[in-house]
Amino acid sequence: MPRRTSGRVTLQDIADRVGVTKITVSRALREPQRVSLPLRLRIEAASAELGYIPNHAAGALASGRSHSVALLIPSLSNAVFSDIQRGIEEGLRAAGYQLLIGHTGYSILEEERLIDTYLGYGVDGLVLSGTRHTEHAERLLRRAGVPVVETLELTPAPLDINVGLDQTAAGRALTETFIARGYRRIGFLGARMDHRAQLRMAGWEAALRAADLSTEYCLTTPQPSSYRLGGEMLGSMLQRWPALEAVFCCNDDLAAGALFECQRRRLAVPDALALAGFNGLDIVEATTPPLATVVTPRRRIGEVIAERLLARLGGQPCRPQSEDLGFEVRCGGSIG
Amino acid sequence: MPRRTSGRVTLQDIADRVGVTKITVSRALREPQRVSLPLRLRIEAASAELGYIPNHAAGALASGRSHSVALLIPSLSNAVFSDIQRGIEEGLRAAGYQLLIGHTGYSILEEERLIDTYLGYGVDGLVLSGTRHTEHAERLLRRAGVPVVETLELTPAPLDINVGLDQTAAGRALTETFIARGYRRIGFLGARMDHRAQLRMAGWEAALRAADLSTEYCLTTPQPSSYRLGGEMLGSMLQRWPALEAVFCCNDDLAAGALFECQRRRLAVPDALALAGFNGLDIVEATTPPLATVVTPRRRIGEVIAERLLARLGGQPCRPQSEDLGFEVRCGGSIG
DNA sequence: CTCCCCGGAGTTACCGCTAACCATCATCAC
DNA sequence: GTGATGATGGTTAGCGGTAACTCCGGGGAG
Repeated sequence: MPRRTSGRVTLQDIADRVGVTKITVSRALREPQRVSLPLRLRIEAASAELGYIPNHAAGALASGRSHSVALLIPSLSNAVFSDIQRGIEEGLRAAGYQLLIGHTGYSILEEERLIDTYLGYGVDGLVLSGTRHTEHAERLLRRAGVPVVETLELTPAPLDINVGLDQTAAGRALTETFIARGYRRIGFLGARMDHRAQLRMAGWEAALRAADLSTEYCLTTPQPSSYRLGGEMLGSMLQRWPALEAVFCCNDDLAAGALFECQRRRLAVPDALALAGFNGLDIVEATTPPLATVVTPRRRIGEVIAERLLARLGGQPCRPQSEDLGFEVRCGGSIG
Repeated sequence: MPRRTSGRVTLQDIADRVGVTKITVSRALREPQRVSLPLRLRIEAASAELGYIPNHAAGALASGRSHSVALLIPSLSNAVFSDIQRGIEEGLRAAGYQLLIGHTGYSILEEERLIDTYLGYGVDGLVLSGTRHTEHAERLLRRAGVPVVETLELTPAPLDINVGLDQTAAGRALTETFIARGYRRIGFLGARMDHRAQLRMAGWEAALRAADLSTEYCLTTPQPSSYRLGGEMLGSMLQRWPALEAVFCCNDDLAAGALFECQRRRLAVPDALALAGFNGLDIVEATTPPLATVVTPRRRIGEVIAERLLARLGGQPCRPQSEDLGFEVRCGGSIG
């Protein structure tokens, strides 16, 4: 049965070369101290010489462990996820785990497919963005018997480990800042409108209701957010509600786009219109004026995820639990 | 030997349930038309009921094919790679392949580690960013016997398939545009300075030399680029060379940061200073004035990669080859 | 001098799945 | 009726590793 290009070097090839059995080679490569030094050196030499590539599929199959963890993210271009990824990766690498990434494009169906694929490869853990999944995906995850992390937003009923922040509270806190500064006609501008954006919007709404203010100044779209879209949507809002005083944009990109549009229109920010974004990306400090935003502890979220994951992988059992890492409202110049 | 949580459902479990052998179940799931309809329906029902998760590690081991391809990218937050990723993913998904992603953080050592991991999982193909790899990685790739794509920049000696554009020519073309418009003191501002940035800089230098202009106005740093860094570095350049007329920034982020800095200093762009970036990201059209840039065909690069990869996976052999997809110099208002 | 322990290497069995080949049976042309 | 044919499902033998146990020889304790 001719399998792939037969040139692939196996443990057996090394064993034959050195004159031992393959289990000895396996040990020499994985637990060097279990093999006598001279033998180990000969094995390492032979392995290098032959160009051995360990077959992790076989290893994972035999041992049930793969020393890798998968992270599924909705978007590759969103800096939110890259910060989280860095936090996770740093923590895991120190413990000898490799982080594999999957791109869901904000689709829980695609997420399901990737969960299936990575679980099928035998990853030792899984990190998901968000708390919404397909029914089938949840079933897979429950049966998989590996630690699962849901991140970014919080849920009262986590599948397993949940690390994030209260998006609604954050949206509410930012809106309350607007209110405290005397703004009354406060709009919401949202794109993509994934679950987190919806939660932020709910926070905006709650704050306005609590202060007895109108919630009518709201414009959202399912389109992916971009600078251009932020500018265009702001234009629509101003046309529709010329008396608008402030706009809470559901992320920093939209806010920056809206700010650029104001600059084109020579509309003074914050005097004629106040703006705020969400996340605390690099761009909020770069613009003039700097944008108000909610800074989310993304790096820390990643680090905590790695900690929890490693604890669980190390055998510490624990109940499903949520961990709230908070947020910080930052008042850039864009709200005065 | 108690392996992972024993609850994991296997083909055998389904087979027992239905009263057939596991190979029949395997066939029913992979090649439905090879099994009689009633039996197939019973198998599918049992599979769903038991919550079967196929073990791809075992499948890949037995068949030598995994129906997945790995893409290794240096940065998750750089939109350049997300466009390429989307192009690849779209093409591959139609053919039933899954795209897996690895993050190298611009380190060829980390790249090597990921190549090892993914090859070890038996991916059917590999896409790498750039043409620089460790010696060991190149050896692994040659032995692996799977198609390998190197992308973004071009190389005269590709490992296998090479799809990208001539970064040096692009840097040169942009610089020549500056020259044609009458600028003489043209600087280069670079961060991260990976291989592609170096090639662009070489293009800048070549254009200046050809026009007999000075190449002294050059400031680079190994730090990762960001808006803030673009602003800071522009500040340093202006302090050092107050007579600077134009600056070619090695990517759009830096250019935008530089533009923001000009706005803060009330330095008119392009009248007092011309600016240009590289890549053609969303932000170049959002700023006032829009930024000049080199638009790279990233989406198209991804699509071509998928085509070439699928052709090779379909059995079409071919020699190592480079494919140049070109670029387009776009004159935003930032160079007048 | 035994006995026991321990480091170092080998044996056996199996992880979950699939390729290749084989067995069976109904159908059909001649 | 007979063999060829095709559709369907089973048998066998691994893929490349690793866990758990076994075996062997040497050294220290009693």
